[in-house]
Amino acid sequence: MFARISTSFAEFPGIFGESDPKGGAPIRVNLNEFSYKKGAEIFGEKEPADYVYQVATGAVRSYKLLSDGRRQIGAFHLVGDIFGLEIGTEHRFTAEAIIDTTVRLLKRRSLELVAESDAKVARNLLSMTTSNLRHAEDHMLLLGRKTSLERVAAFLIEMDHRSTAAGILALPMCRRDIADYLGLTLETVSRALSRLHDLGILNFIGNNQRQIVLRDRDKLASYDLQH
Amino acid sequence: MFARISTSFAEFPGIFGESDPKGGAPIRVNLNEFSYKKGAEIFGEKEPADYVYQVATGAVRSYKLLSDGRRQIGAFHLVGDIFGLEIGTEHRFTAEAIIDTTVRLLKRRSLELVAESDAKVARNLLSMTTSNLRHAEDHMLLLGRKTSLERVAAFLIEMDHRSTAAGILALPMCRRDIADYLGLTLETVSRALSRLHDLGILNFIGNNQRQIVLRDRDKLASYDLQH
DNA sequence: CGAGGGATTGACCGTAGTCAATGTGGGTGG
DNA sequence: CCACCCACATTGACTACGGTCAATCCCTCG
Repeated sequence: MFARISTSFAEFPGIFGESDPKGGAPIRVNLNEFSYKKGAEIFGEKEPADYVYQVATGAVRSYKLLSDGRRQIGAFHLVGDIFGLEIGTEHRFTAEAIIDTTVRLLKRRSLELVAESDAKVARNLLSMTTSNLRHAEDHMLLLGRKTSLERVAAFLIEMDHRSTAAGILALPMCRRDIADYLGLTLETVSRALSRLHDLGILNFIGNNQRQIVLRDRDKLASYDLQH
Repeated sequence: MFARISTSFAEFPGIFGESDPKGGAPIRVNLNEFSYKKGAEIFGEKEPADYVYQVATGAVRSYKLLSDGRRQIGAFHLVGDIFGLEIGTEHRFTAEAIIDTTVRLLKRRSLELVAESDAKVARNLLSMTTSNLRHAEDHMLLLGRKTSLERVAAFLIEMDHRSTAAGILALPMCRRDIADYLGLTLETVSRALSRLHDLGILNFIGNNQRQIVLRDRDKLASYDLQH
């Protein structure tokens, strides 16, 4: 299911912070890279959380399933994002590669060891957990109280903020993934996107339904009520 | 809006952990108690987060509002629960007393100071944030993918687990609060409770619709699909 | 005893879900 | 190289779950 790419000692940006400008040696730990084919599972819910992951290339979805197959995607992880960070012993989500993906991985144990002596690393762990919490809290509001159009608008705005090419979105995920992230069906997502297109708010690039140009962000934002 | 009750030096259980069995002096910090009348706001979203709170008596709801008044309650805080703990500088929820409530409060600044030198306190902060995150993640699944009956069943089970008197629930919150927690309307909550009553799963104690006896937890649990 | 908040229940409505048909592009194998 | 297949997306028709609106009941409190 995965291929081992390389083993190296390298930085794992985001946890250890920026390299020390005062000349201290940057922290280096044993880092592996692994590649996963589109659709491959990176780890499963309830599995022991021995590693922390960072997306090097590709994209990842984290989700929970109900016993009858209903799925809720809790987050998408794009290049640079760290995921699979658990404080308890087991993963609370299943993580899958949305497209062919390479991740860097780091033994949780070594991270904990560093955190014990380095208050800065410990604070970074807390701040990453907090930002996950903030995202989940905002997403509860979306899932509990927003209409389908508002959800899709909020999704596009979120993706726009996270994308490097401003105004142009190259979505790695299919409509079903978006739907399971927004608590909708894929048909409803499709209809909302068509509606936003008809309203002149977005265009599709060529015939690729996953490449989107945001033509009117202000109008788009007006469908994403802020709290 | 609130009345000052007392000022004292006392423990704030849950952050500093159990008192040290090895005879070390228990950590003591300046602690105030405040009381809030039913419905009173304890702090508002976007306000600076200068304090951390613990429910001494009563119950609290934390919520976000959309600009048109739609409300999503993110959590209920019962006796002993800590809330209002932010890592950033401002609150991400509004907190209100559901019934007459007394809270203990602690200056965030002093907590941070203790956390800097005491790794145990720092770890407790992380573990509390993590348990908030876990709750939010589970709630996303509920809000995104569960039916109204499943949501109400899950709510009752959650309250049952948190209540001391097993099998008997004395809910402090009204139907609207429950609805805004579950992403439903109060009518839908009421209908679901009536349905569960008709199914022989619960009874109301006397004429008080907020006191509930769980008669058949297994059947109740069967409506709350686990993931 | 009256007012008012909270809960239940019924009738109806509307948003999003379901089911199904059709379109389209990319990848594969003959 | 091209034909076929399959995954993905769109769109339409219909359904249904939960929302809306309204009437009624009941308890608490002043």
